[in-house]
Amino acid sequence: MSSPLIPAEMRLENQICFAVHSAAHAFAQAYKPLLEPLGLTYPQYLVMLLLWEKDDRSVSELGTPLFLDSGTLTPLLKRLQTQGLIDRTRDPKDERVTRITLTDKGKALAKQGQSIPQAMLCAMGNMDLPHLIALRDQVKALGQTLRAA
Amino acid sequence: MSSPLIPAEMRLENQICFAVHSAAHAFAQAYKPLLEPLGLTYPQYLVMLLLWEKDDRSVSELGTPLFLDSGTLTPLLKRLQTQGLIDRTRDPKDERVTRITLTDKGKALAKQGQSIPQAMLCAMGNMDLPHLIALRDQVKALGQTLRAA
DNA sequence: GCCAATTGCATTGCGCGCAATTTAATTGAT
DNA sequence: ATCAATTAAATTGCGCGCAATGCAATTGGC
Repeated sequence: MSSPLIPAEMRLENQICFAVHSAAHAFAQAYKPLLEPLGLTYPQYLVMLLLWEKDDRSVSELGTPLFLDSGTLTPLLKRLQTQGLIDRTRDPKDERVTRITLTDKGKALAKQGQSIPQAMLCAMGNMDLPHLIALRDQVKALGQTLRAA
Repeated sequence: MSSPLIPAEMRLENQICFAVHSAAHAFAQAYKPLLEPLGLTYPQYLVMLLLWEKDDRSVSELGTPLFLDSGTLTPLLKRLQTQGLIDRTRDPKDERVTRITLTDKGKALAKQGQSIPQAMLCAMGNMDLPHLIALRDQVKALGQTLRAA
């Protein structure tokens, strides 16, 4: 008989962390073709979603909800600026703060992105909406539990 | 009244993709202090888990279950080799194949890692096991659905 | 046997992601 | 007012992650 090096809880397939990890990977792959016409990567899309919700934010006001710091955001935002989607200006009230605002082009991109949530729902077509919402809330709770620990 | 640029389905907080994305982030952060004594990053840990399950695999046999390609794995495996945890040797039967085998040190590390699954369960302490297993299977199904689309 | 197509891995280039450090602006205590 | 502590971003260095390319070994058709 086989003599496994590790117990069943250590098998990759049994671990909830890997289920979540690979589902996140699957989402990123699924978004790729949808975001390509917008010229956005998935992390850039998350930033744009925040800005479409509420314009004129500081770098840390973007980073906190996304769990990202300036080391990640600064170069990402510079690339969005290069694409003409945002402006980066120092806050005159506090010169330490960089304020991120949407350009007209950045605002216009929201319309192009409006079909994306529907397309993603379609990619999950065989799962009904109430079930997905319940799943989303359980996954959110799991994330919050982990961060609290 | 406010005139939002985007509908509710586009709000970050409402999206299941972001719930999964940030839960995966929370897992990676939670693993970090547990893996630090082993000298492993989280992606390196996933590779070691596979090798502890079954030794002597090709690069692609590691990449397929992890959804990673040689562009990611080759440098990661070289770092594991530098740490003395694995050997990388050409398969004499087919010189194109690089076979990955555990060193004694790599095998010994499995014992050190045995307490990690228990510690992660502890970090999710207020969620009972049957619920977590059900959640894991739903998240796995979601990932599979996305990849099939 | 010979050559084209395929396969498996390595390499390159670029974009995240994060810890650690640096720089500049602001605040607060004296 | 002055100066130490704090704060916000930017920078640096390193490790993923992936597309695209390169290259050597193998396979399959002839």
